[in-house]
Amino acid sequence: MHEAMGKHYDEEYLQLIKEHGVRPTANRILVARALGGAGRPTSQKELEDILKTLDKSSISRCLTLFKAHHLVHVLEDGSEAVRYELCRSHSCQTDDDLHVHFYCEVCGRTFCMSDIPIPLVILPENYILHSVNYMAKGVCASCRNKN
Amino acid sequence: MHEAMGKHYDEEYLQLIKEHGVRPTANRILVARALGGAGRPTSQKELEDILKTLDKSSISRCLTLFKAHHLVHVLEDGSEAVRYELCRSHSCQTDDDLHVHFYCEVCGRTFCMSDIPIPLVILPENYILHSVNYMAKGVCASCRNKN
DNA sequence: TATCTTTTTGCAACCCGGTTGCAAATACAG
DNA sequence: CTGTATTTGCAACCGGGTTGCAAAAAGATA
Repeated sequence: MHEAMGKHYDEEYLQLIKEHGVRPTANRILVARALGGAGRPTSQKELEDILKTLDKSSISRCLTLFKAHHLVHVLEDGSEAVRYELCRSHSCQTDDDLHVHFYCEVCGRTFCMSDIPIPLVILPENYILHSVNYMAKGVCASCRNKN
Repeated sequence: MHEAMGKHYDEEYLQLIKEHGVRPTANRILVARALGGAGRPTSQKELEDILKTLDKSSISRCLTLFKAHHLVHVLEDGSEAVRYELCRSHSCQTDDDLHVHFYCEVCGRTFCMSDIPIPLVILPENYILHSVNYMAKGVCASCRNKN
């Protein structure tokens, strides 16, 4: 599967974009596709490297818009820049993601542990919880096996 | 209590610094004291504002050194810069902190929930876990009560 | 204490990721 | 097809942070 097949899948992203109330311009579809195709949370810098034809300001504005419309999740893995992850759910209310992420200190990649939900904690009285960023760090399986 | 009392407490920080194998210069004591006195995780920018007499490069080098010697915990609350938290334990091995943090989206402050440990998850086979950053976001008690 | 060596510091210049002002290009509405 | 609104690329800028370098301070040796 996946996005290398082009046109056919653009339809999917076009749909996703529209459903979040964003006007689907060519650039926005490209950014959404890059995010979706990356398979893991992606920084703006990485997007710039993938989408060489787009100006970084266009990508920046795209991401800002996507954020505002809850089309991407935002997460920080430390070490470097903020990362974005395409939100596949069509009615997502929060900016953060709901599952655990893993940052590999060796290869610098961030992985979605899509099937590991974030364990919640009880906050003190009167604190209102909106979202949680759970970032585990260590060495990923593939880096581990290389040594 | 607290650091406003000066000299007396410098001794404490001097001790802490030495125990981590760092040479205790005047600047380093100042930075440690600022971190300890802040009461919550502090960004480099905030330290610059507190320690107006120190150059930002000195603070930067101080923090880098502290990091390398596990004298501070490093954490990201999103929205803005990395934050540092003085590690009171004298034999701390990890760079990250062990308890939950809470970022208030209203006042922008980050709180240590020192008594809420981070709930751990089971990672897939072959992943090595070093540390976890657990950042809850929402509205803190004092901001909540203001409205 | 005097002198030599090493470490630390402040300054200024730089770096990097990201954002913004603006004018040209494109899309949309009538 | 023409006029209005939106989007885009470029270049300039911004903010947080780091680095090169020479001066200052601290340690070591005698």
